[in-house]
Amino acid sequence: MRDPDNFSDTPAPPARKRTTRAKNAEATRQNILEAALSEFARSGFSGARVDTIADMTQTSKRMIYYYFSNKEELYLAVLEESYKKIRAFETEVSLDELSPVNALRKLVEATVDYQAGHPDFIRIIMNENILQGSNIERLPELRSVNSGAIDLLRRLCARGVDDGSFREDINPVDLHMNISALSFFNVSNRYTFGFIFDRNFSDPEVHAARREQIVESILRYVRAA
Amino acid sequence: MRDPDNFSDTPAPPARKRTTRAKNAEATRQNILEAALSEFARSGFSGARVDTIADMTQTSKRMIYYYFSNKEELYLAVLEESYKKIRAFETEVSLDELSPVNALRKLVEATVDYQAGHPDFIRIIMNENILQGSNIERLPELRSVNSGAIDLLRRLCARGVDDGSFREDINPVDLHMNISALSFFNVSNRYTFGFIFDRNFSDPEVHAARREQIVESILRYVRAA
Amino acid sequence: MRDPDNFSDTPAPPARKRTTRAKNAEATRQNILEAALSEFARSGFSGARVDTIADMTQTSKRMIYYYFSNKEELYLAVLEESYKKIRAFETEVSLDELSPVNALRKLVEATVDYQAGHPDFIRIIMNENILQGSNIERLPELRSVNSGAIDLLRRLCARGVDDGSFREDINPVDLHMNISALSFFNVSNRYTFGFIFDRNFSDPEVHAARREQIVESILRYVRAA
Amino acid sequence: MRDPDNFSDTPAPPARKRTTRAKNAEATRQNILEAALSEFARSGFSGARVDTIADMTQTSKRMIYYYFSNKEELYLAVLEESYKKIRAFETEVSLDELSPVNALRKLVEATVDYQAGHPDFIRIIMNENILQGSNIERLPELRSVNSGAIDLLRRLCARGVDDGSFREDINPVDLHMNISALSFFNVSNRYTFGFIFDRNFSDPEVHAARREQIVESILRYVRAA
DNA sequence: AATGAATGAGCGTTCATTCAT
DNA sequence: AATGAATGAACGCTCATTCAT
Repeated sequence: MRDPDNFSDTPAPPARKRTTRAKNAEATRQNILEAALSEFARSGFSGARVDTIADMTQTSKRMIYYYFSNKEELYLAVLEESYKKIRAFETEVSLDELSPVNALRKLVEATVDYQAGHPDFIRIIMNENILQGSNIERLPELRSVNSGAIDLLRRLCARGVDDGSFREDINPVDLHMNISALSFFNVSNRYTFGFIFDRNFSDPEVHAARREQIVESILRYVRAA
Repeated sequence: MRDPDNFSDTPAPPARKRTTRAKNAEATRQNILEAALSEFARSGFSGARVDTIADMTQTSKRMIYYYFSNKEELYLAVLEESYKKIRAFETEVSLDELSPVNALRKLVEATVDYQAGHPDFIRIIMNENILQGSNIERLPELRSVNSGAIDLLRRLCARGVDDGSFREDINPVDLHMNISALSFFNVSNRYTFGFIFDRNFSDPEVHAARREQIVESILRYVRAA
Repeated sequence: MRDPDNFSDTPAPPARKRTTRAKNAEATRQNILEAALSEFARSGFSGARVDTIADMTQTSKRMIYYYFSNKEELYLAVLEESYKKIRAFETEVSLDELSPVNALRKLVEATVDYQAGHPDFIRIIMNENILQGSNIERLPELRSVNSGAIDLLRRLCARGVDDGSFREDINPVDLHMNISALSFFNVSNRYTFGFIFDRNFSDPEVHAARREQIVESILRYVRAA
Repeated sequence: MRDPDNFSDTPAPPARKRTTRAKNAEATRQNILEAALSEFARSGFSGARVDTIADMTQTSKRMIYYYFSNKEELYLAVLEESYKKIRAFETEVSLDELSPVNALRKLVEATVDYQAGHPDFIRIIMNENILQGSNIERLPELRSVNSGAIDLLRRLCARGVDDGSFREDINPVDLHMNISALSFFNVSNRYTFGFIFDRNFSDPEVHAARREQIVESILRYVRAA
């Protein structure tokens, strides 16, 4: 997981083109993918410019077409990559040795931090929803990738019910949705919400306070009685 | 749930005699605005096509520029209009005669329903966040428009504290953010979340069940003890 | 004749629209004509904007079409007006009481000053030449208007030959052309020539020195022996 | 007189083997540049149509933007090219073996002929002056390019003073300006002046007679005593 | 005499993409 | 594996002009 306090958005594309060539095909592919994530996140699918992506890489525009065929395939690759990265994060969080309440607290905190630290990822998902999920449908493997998150919550709920700390009638998908919604909104709507209610979510203290409210909300949601 | 895309409440034009040009001007403007809302919501700012908007109106592309100067100003007008529409909704909900708990329940239900019924509005806000709030900053009056929502919650919390049903330490902005996040996510992420976890939020039963979970979550968040 | 030291070009169109209406048709016509001269002079025929002209007047764009039918006719009216104004200038200069040499000196000086003082007029003529004289051909009366200038020079040359100060074989059209060319170029090419050779023709001293060189050139051109 | 519009001196392309793309790039650029000169000269900057320029080339409109970014940059390139072409002409005229008077005569005749033979070049300069020199300012190197003309005249004047044929107090910039004004006006104002005074400057005899008057004017301007 | 609303044609420009090597 | 040159389609926008009153 990256530094949870790094909330900075991607700045204007740096002209960091170096003269050295990417050493091999895979490196070039990755190089393009990173640039594309940044550009798609900043400008959405339609607003993103293939030229801009090319300028951010160490290679040329022609290579983008060489590796990804067209803009849509590139976007798809970025989308897939983004979802896979979050899975890696979830399996990293070790919860087994903690009490259900503490485990859930840790999971929520980690999720809030992870999302805040990856605004590009959030923006890619936002954009995919603006596109009405037309691309994600072409990535069926994401279903299994993400069902892991549900399994994890299901086990956690079971443990919580067992020790009496959680109520019995919790649907893990709803719980996941609550966690996601609260941590996602923080990032997705930071500009409009932040502007209207004068909250700067880039401020670490504001972030920490909000995170605590989210934890509070989730714990109260699951708590027995 | 209301008709998702029906924003217009223009009554049938009175067939009185001097329904002159000046009258048509406003009608033309509104006509364009509605088409623009729909197109910007569908495709985002960059993806939206002025030609497409024009084709959706009873007038020509030229008129879009006549009334709104350029695409950006048109988008801005749509954004402003959208935020103002939600204010109208909030003042419509009458809560005063209900107990604090019931009032909050009603407010949350109404908010969830309103947002689900206005996906275009949600998409416009999503898009504005992708644009990093660059346009909303030019609409400072939105601050006062939306602060009404906070006042309403503040009064509600006070009543809840008074009668012992709410805990004392609730920040109304956090409460508002929780309500917004949970009801917004429902719509904003319906495609990706719905695909991955196989939930169809267009199904009224699914919607109602989810709404109940959101109400539950909010009530548990404010409840005393 | 206007202040010969006023070499200032027309600045950006001042938003001097007043609420008072033009008192009558002729005033409105003149008002439009002046605005049009300024705009055509600044931007050429194609570059001139009917909207810009309208903004410079006390009336509306629609009136331009009311009085002048279309852009081309308006341009034509401006062209005609400009040529007629120069005729008025020439008949104003009284030369009869001066010796031929002094009379010619005075005429040249007056011409140089007049042209320097009326850059808009020069620019209109430049533009008409860029348009390959396609409009002036529709104004045959300009021929007689301008032939007055030749008559004046012819009489002056005759007097000069008579008193022995001018050589005999001077063609008054060539003489007129020399005077015109030297005084016209001063204004017409002031930007390119001034930039390349670092001469600021707006400086009164620079103007006076250049005027003297033009006088010198003309007098030497006609002088006997 | 040379062929009026033949600016190109590109030799026949060598039919060597690797006349690759890179070679075509320059040819394409030149092709566009020539078409643009012609169109800008005919219609001015605003009146010129990018489509028209494209139609005159062997390539497409898209290539204009590929090589010149936009209309203004293209115009700038044309302006620069035009000024550079005239320099080449001046260094070609060999004056050293002639007497100062004959050298000046030859220079003036050559200048008159050159300008008469390149009306497009004159029109470009006229247009730049209508644009108030806003583009030429971005081409500072033109200053040094054109200062060569002054040096040439300065040396010529010195020789003339030495052998007693020229007067001492001649400013070479004024002399250059006189030559330029007289030969420029011939072309720049040919339509309006020609129409009003019924002179057809396209007629070789009319041209030759006028050229002689210009020579006469210049020689009298510099002559000693 | 005067005007605000409306318009079709076309303009400069940009875009993702492909060609030829 | 890599690239500079080339491109058609379409995009946002502007223009002079006319309509209806």
